[in-house]
Amino acid sequence: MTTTGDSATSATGSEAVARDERGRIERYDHAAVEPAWQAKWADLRLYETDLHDHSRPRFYLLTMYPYPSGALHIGHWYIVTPTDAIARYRRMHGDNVFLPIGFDAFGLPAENAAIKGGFHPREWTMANIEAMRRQFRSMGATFAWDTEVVTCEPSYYRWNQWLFTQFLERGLAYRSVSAVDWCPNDGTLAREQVEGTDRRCWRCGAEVEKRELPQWYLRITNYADELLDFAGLDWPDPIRIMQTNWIGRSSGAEIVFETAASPHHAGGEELRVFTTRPDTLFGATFIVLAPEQPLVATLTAPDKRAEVEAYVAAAGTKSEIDRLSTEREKTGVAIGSDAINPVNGKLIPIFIADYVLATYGTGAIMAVPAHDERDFAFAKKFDLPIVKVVMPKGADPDEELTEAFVENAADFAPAQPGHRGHVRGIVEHLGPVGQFLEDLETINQGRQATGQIVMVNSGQFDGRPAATASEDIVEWLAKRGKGRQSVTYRLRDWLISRQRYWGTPIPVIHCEDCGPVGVPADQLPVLLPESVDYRSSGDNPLTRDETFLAADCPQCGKPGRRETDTMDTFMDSSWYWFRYLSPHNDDAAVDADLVRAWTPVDQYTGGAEHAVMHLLYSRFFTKAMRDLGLVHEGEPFRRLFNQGQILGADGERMSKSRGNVQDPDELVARYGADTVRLFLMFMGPWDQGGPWSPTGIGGVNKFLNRVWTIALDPHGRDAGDQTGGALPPGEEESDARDRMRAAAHRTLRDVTADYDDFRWNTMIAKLMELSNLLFRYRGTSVAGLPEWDEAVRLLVLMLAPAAPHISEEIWSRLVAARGEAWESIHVQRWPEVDESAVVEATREVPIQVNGKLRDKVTVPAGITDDELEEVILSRDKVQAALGGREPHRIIHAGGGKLVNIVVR
RNA sequence: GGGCGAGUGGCGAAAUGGCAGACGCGCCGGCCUUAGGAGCCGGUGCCGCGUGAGCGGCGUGUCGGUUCGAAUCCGACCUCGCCUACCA
Repeated sequence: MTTTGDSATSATGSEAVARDERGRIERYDHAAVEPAWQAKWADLRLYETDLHDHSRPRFYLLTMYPYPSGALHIGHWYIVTPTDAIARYRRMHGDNVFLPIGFDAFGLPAENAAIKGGFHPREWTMANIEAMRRQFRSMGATFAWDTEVVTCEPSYYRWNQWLFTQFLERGLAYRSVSAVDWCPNDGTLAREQVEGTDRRCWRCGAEVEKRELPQWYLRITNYADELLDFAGLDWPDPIRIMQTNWIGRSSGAEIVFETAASPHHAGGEELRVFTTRPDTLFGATFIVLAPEQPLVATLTAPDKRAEVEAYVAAAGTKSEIDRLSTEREKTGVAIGSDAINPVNGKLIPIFIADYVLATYGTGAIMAVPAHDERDFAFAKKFDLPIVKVVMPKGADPDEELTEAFVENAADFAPAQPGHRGHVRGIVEHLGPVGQFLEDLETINQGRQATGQIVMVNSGQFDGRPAATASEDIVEWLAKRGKGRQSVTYRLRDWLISRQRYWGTPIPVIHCEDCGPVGVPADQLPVLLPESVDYRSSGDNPLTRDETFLAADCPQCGKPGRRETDTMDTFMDSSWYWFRYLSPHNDDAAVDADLVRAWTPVDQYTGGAEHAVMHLLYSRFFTKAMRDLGLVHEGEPFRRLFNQGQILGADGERMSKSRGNVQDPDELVARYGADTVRLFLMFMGPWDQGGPWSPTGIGGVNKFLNRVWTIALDPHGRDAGDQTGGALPPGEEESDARDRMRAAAHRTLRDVTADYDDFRWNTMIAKLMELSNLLFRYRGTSVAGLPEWDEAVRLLVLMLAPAAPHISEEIWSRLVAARGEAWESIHVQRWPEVDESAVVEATREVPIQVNGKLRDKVTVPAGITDDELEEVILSRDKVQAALGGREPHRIIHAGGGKLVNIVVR
């Protein structure tokens, strides 16, 4: 940048600041300065990134792109402002920073607004985007606007469609029939549109039912194991734990029961169950099938049919959440058939019950009431036998249980390779020693448990330690073809079908002969028709659009019918950071070279509410795209930070209906963007969030004005200043100069560390401290000396990433006053700490007696421990505290930070 | 029911094994002003003692433990928040 610039408000001459007739300096005028610099930065194209410049280290900084709801609220600022500070800070370190932005522009709110307001969702969305762009600019955020992505544009969703067809070809996308929520008036509903425990439609209040509909899925479960591996990722533990729990890997066994012959049924059919407790197989006293299990129809006895069908129908109207509610009493129906326990040949009755889910495992369980709480409750209710099969050594095998004995010896067994036994949470952070101790404890517990819990009532296995029983039984079953080790996941395939208009059309044509066929790449995009007929109802207008529906089969050419489902908008957000690198590329979804050069993303910032949705889908997509050869690595985001959430003043989530939304424009108009930015960073730790309160915003505003005054009017004095322009009592000029320099460099050292760790609140506190010190020296003989100028320079540079406008304005005025050529503060190098400046000649040592603070003493920095003890013991207060007792020990703690005298 | 996180002045917070309350708000006093919802200077955890400089005690949700020393580490409990919810 060689532009000879001057300040945005054009100061003249060598004076850095204008004065009024009373000699008071002009105040910082944010309303004029901020927009002027924003315009200048844009003119200079300061924040467009040359993605092909590999001469500097790259820094891909990504923040979750917003949904264009209409206006930024303070929560958007809370995430974007510090993210922008990171970008500016990294640039000052010489990194080639890429900070793109875009809009997550498809989705239901636009459609609802359109139905209500009678306009097109595109109109609403684009108007909102325009408003939000303006707001983003008002905060001075350094987004690379030239790579903006808007997901409702065909240039973007075309590649959603292309990726879908690639997945389809490789079997990663498939169509299957499943139950969805259905309103008789409004059609398909999203899960969140079903309200209350009585399950009513949010719009018309009708009772919602379940409908079986063909839906499109992505096989995220193919990647379940890989998604459990977080190696190399610097992500917050809670997110990793949530994803791990969501995936829910359970290892156990699949066991094959056989159905028994009965008057209505020949028997001999396989009935597979999944269990994590094969060791309790002898205790299985009944079988429970999910109501939807396919075998139910064939196994039900004629005299049970009516009852069973009624139960199945009732289960269908309940949501999964209702069904799984632990509060509910167990219900179920015996279907009039038996199964044969493979291990002992015993006949056990088969039930259906809604506490068994069709979608997990095999949709069937062997019920072991003695060792499972749910089965126990069911057995009690239906008066079924309860047989104890594992128990502590020496207990009575026939004693009646009052509750299920669920202690599992295997849980305490030594950790197997790849399996972590009974270890809570994540223990890596304990380090090698902590890990070792933890393991040791696990092993000891395991040894104890191994000998103490044994099998009973289990035929040939009686007396064996329960810890190894599972393995023994599975081996026994496997030899007879009656079972095998098996792993099951809680994670299910990702249902991406939405029966909605405002989304990416799923690029498929249904052909009578060929079935569903993906639309070939050269026929993409499948455009959303622009004019649609809502007929004032909420269902999908695509189903009534004959021009859209008519399409020939790409394989055989016969007339077919276009798929009308659109994609879940989480598809859009599952790869958008790749598209930022080449948003205008019409030939490919991603640019392989740029992807290789710029991904994985170095730092991602955004809310934790996406833990098991967006953040998991994105990891899946990246792996799937890797396997398609589109990208080179399987993880999207190397480092993740979750900021906290800003709530309304009432402590509730901000929403228009609650009327607790804070509009940032108002604050910006009053205080300026820098004050708002700084205030949001100063409120508290970034990952904490909290209820919104503007109390205290005046404090950071005052701070900025004081920095302005220090920098531009060092010799001025305020009316009311009672120090008379003199140095603090007892302080020489040379002391003051050393003190300023030490403070500036100590602040630089600490502030740099705070920036690196995103500790904005303490970072700003330290800048305030430095400015308070300088303000004290303002108008004294040391103001304007080289140490002063250096301290001011460091202060403004340190402030620049957080408060970019005022820093730039001060910087430009200082440069102009010195008659130097202007270059933006935001392209300056981050200053280096001079450690020698930080070293002080004396230090203050707190003195404790038995841990209680009794005195403090100032000593030369180089004093030895022995000399220090002599000084300390000669102090009156110390002697008084000792009360004649002899010191037992003297501890010099924390590298001389503190001394503790121990007496008895 | 389970998982995760958090409890510190009137308030937002700092300190993550070593001086509790940095920094800011608010409040109190003073200065400057025609004026002040501006600006500047000083004070401000609680209780007690002292005219005073000051002195003493108490204090980080509760109870216990480890340690020379604990807001910080460990155990139990209480409260709040978020996530999850019969996953066999």
